[in-house]
Amino acid sequence: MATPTALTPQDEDFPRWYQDVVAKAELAENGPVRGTMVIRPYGYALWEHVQAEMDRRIKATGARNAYFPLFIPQSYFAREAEHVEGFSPELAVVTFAGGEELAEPVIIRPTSETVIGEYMAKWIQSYRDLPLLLNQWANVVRWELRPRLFLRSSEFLWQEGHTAHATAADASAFATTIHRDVYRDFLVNVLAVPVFEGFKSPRERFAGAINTITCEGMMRDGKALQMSTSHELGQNFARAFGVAFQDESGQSTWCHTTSWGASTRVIGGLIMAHGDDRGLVVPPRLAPTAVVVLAVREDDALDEACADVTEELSAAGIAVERDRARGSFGRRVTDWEIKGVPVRAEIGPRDLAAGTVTLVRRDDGSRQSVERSRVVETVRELLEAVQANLLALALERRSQATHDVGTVAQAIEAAQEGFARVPWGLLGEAGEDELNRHAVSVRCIQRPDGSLPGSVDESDLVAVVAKAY
RNA sequence: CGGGAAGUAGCGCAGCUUGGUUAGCGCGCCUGGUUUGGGACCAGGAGGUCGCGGGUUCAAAUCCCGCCUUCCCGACCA
Repeated sequence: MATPTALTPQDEDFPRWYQDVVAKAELAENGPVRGTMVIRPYGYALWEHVQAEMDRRIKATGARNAYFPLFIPQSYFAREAEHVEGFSPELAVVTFAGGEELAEPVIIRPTSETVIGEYMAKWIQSYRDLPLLLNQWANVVRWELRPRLFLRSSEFLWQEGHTAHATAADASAFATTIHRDVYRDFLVNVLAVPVFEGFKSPRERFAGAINTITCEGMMRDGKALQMSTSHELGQNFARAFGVAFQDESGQSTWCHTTSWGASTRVIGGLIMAHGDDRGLVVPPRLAPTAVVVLAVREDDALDEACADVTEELSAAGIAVERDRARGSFGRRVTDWEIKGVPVRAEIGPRDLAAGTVTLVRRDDGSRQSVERSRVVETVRELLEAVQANLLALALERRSQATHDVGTVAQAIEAAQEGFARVPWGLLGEAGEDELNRHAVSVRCIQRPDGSLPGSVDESDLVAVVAKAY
């Protein structure tokens, strides 16, 4: 195999490797305004698959999609103290529109708790209106000082869910359901990224929440990426926006609300969790193109065979694309590798003579020759195998780079190369300060066995700490 | 927002120190031909407000000032 030269090797310079992949795989590039992102068709196709998988799971929980405005009155933000404090440094504010200074500045949404709270208050009268389960797919703006494509941009795409419930227990249970059945399930079973799950520490929590549940993935450089958050908002926003209901006895009570989101950042996670020195590696269940069929050289008979195989795979419901590019075989192969297509089906003169197709896996580079009649069946098996292998490899890397430690100093040491798990009781405010001074943070707090705590006050909880994106 | 580096063709760079022919090179792109089982070769060709604005000068890619953008390192975040 030839040595790949298209990309900066990961070991040499991981951030540069990341930029190279984003550029060479034609995922995205910078927009004209600092921090903005142009998502190219292949990058957007990945996002559309993320959306489809998550949307299906969100709807299965009973939530329905709606749309709320991009512009939010500034006064709404002022109503929840912590919320306004947390977000004010990142807000973009419109003060001038329609040719004149606005009487009240308008905020471009960084998140929609406030507007949605206002409308929930209108729509909810009685316990019969609960739970109210909403979701929206939208863009949001959080002005970023240090942007990076997909990971941190001043405008990004996401899904934000907002729900209202009669009791704290209902709200908590729903937030947990979203975390488990939407985010964790999607990340592990579709994106093939194992996640550490747990609660955010008070200082890492969403501004205005009483609890935040997170999924933290480990990237190939050992750093953590927060890939989803699910917040229990208690009655904070309900009080601020008047979201109340009458119970069966006629008593008026504040609702308990939740909010939860996952963004285009998961594309960044996909790149950094699976990518290698040859480029992106896309898990089959997410791949816009799961199989690419290519002829080894320009030749009518080969083209015809490729067309047949493509048709057969397509008829079997497999996301297949036929390579129509001209140029050398090696070049075309490399281009598809950079894009991370899980399986390549190659047909050359020898295959044609033997009635076979050469199938090559993107994850381990292994190749096999199969009879034409068994192509569909074998491709199916390979896609399953690649999907499983990506998760297994990611799990393996993660367990290699995760260490249980007993002191803050050891935690900082371990976090230079990966994750550390340290008793939460041992850290305290001072320990968390010490970590932060070394650019290490508490990613989540979980039970010793890795499961979600019932509450933050449980004894023996463990903090997962790491450097983070 | 602080500290560092850098903006010259789509991408990567040279030229700048010491101002002075028509601003170069590699890759990519276009045309034609030969090729094609892991980033092909030959020939011809297109493509530039030298990031933007101002200043110095007979003359600025080159010197000076301001701004914008990008990358790396720190504080905030999905």
